[in-house]
Amino acid sequence: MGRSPSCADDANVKKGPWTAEEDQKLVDYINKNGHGSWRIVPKQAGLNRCGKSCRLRWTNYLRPDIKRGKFSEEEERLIINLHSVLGNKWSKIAAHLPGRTDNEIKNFWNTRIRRKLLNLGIDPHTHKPRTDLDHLLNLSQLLCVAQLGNTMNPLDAAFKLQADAAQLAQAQLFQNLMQIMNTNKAANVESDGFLALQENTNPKPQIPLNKEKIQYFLG
DNA sequence: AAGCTAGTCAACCGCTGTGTC
DNA sequence: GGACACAGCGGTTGACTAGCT
Repeated sequence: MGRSPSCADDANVKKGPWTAEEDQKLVDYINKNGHGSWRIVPKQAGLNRCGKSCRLRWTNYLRPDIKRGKFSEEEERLIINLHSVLGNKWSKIAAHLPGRTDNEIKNFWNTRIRRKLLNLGIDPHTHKPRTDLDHLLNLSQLLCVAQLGNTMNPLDAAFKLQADAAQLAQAQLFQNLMQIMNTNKAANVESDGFLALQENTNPKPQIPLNKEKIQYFLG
């Protein structure tokens, strides 16, 4: 499996944004001949681009079946569900969203959904409530900043921060447990769609949680 | 009005998978 | 089985823009 010769090897090949004229040439050529081998497309179409660049331009922008514009809430939900099952397999996710490209979905995920999930305290990789130290630290730092008005000596401040972090960790853990309980409930109610698919393809042992167990976790 | 910052998205880069010899 | 060529994929970059100070 050797590496493909990079387009960068050819210094004469044009890079950067496509012009309307280049687009037209590519569209005309593909409409007439189909793309066949992408390597020969630029030569045949009279473009000073590499085949890779032509393929990308066609699949992400020029293809006639591309749906442009904002993602609907339905599409957003679908992307989140598919991502929870497939992970960063953008092309696989795109296959379930007619008219959307993998690049578009990837951008949408990285710029909108990812941040949205983080703000909700959900890890965008695992789709589970965040428990990472950074997240808890951020929360405790926020709290610290909010209380900065009350000046105290550094040692007291350190103890206070530690106590705040512990308190926040407890609160976060409690919140996480509640979310898990709600998720379990929701999964039982949800009988169709990809959430159900995820449950079916990757069944997890359900841990019954009750007040006593939560109390135990929280100490 | 000018400068700065954050968000968006098109395009590139480098790697992997697959088919062929 | 190994080398090669190519297509496709996912991560990253950088140009552009909108909103804010």
